[in-house]
Amino acid sequence: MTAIPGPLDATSMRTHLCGRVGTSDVGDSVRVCGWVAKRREHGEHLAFIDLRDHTGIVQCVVPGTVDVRSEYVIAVEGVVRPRPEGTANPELPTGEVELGECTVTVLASAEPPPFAVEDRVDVDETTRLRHRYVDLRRPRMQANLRLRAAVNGALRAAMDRQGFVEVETPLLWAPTPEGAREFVVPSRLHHGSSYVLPQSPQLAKQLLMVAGIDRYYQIARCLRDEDLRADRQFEFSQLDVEASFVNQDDVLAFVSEAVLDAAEAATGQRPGTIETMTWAEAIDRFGTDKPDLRFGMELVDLSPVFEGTGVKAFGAPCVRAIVLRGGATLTRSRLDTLTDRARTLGAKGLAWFRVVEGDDGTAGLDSPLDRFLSDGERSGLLAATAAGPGDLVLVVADEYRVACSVLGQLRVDLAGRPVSEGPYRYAWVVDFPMFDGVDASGNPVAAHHPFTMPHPDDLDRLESDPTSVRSQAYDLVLNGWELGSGSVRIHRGDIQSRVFAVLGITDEEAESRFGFLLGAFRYGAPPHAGFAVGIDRLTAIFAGEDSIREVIAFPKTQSGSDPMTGAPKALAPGTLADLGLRAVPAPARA
RNA sequence: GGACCUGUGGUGCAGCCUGGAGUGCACGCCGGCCUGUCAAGCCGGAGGGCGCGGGUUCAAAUCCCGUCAGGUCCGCCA
Repeated sequence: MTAIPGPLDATSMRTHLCGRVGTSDVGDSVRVCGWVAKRREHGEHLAFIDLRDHTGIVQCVVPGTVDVRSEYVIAVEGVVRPRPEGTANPELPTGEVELGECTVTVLASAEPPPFAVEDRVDVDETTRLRHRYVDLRRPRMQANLRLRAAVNGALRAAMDRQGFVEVETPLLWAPTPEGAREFVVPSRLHHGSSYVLPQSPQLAKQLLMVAGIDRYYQIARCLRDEDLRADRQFEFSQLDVEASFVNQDDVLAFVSEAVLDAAEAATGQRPGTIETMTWAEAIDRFGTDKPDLRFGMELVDLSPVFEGTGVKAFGAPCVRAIVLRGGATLTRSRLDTLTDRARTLGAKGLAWFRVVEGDDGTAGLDSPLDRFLSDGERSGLLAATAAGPGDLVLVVADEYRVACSVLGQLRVDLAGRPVSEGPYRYAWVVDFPMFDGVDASGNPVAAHHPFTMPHPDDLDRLESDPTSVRSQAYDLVLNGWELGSGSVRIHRGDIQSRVFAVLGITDEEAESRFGFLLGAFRYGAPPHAGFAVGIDRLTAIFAGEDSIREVIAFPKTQSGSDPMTGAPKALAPGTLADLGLRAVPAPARA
């Protein structure tokens, strides 16, 4: 982390920061301010106070008694001196010195905190959030917030250096139904009408391209009213990027530069390169579009082995497997749990084979399905998976996408490590499909968003075989987390019309939903492309955290509430009336 | 909408499976002692009725049902 230069440490109330008092200050009279981290009294002649600020802790020695308690805010004046022989504390960065002959001024008293302001106490998250201002005093949280600031700073510097212009876009936007559920802001001046908070500045930044900004970026708040997870909050921040007269490679280069800079700023080490793989390859090898490249255990295709098989369970278009080294020791109940998990994920079932050493020294299979296998299938399975005695082979037979995704998830369940654990393995995943399945009316669903440019090689199949069409959309992945996504946008009306037609969006619909964008495009739209990087996720990984809540100052709980403020809360009747709203009682629960 | 885990003094946990007086541990808190500690030490003390509501039972923190809150996940997140 970037240290604040020394002279800035001083204010009119202090000369030094606690964690920066060192041997070079010996002999100086100093004044420090902070919170009482610890008090150790040794009778009427000697007391120690550990004083804490955001830089660390310094020991203050008082020749007498002190009238302070934990978390009192105090100012201490004293003389920096080396600690007496044998009393240095190697655990503390300031442990070589102490402030001697201290006088203490209480700036604010404090009740005992609801929990200790130390990293090593593990406190219930509700309690932490209710008293977040205390939680944030802890060194780990201080470091996380400062790391986030450093990441933001590095991203901004990289974008500035590359000629990008920071432009702020509105938080009060127009509803454009599609995609994530939007937060609604009722209008006071137009009863019955509402703004929405943007799920991203997507359309605004495209308009900025039409406006000739050329290269735009913003550290943008995005808001989505969808269920929360460890890596998802209602509101989150993106490095939002858009550039004109560029292709996909240009965008990947811009964003790589920024992300690698941020990594260097956060970790002190600049990653080598970011590898690129196609979406099809990611699915095929790892069963997911956000592959965790820190470990192998890639998917194995057993379809050739079981082509025309008599094993009923394997009578599916695709038979795939993963191998868990040493997994033969998994108990039957553990395997049952895995089977349940596979079903939860959409598989019809899960077949397992323990690889055992037979009497004759050759590898055999231990499985309820083993007796249904032919000799050829048995040896084919072993050969294809390269599994040996002690290993466990898990097989899913289903449609291609289902088999891959289920095994891809099991792979992470079984062998995955916390996302924040090194090494950091970045990947660009490119050539996403243009469409992902079909909706209730049978129309293809846009995989990214409806302004994504189809892959030029596939454009002629847009109408005839839409599901085979690739798009110029791409994701950035780090250790199995999606860090962000982007695409080359459609800037030509004719192609946009064709895509809308395939999506089943009529001209009238398109006009009512995105009319302002399509209208803008009629006035001269440059070819443009962009990206957005999730800053919460990026920072969490650098911070060694597995939940983005740990790098957000005031996050919401999984049910979307804030234990500190009590949000969300009922509005006062007068507020509702101003907005032309009437609250409907919550439906009675059974 | 669904699955699973958790809920016991201020904090963290054990007790629950196999009901028998809230019983215990660590930290913190309050008071006293203590001139070199630093997760200070020693002595003493206060503080909870086991998330909430039902039920079973002679008896419930413990068993059953429901509910609320937190977490992880599925759905959802163009």
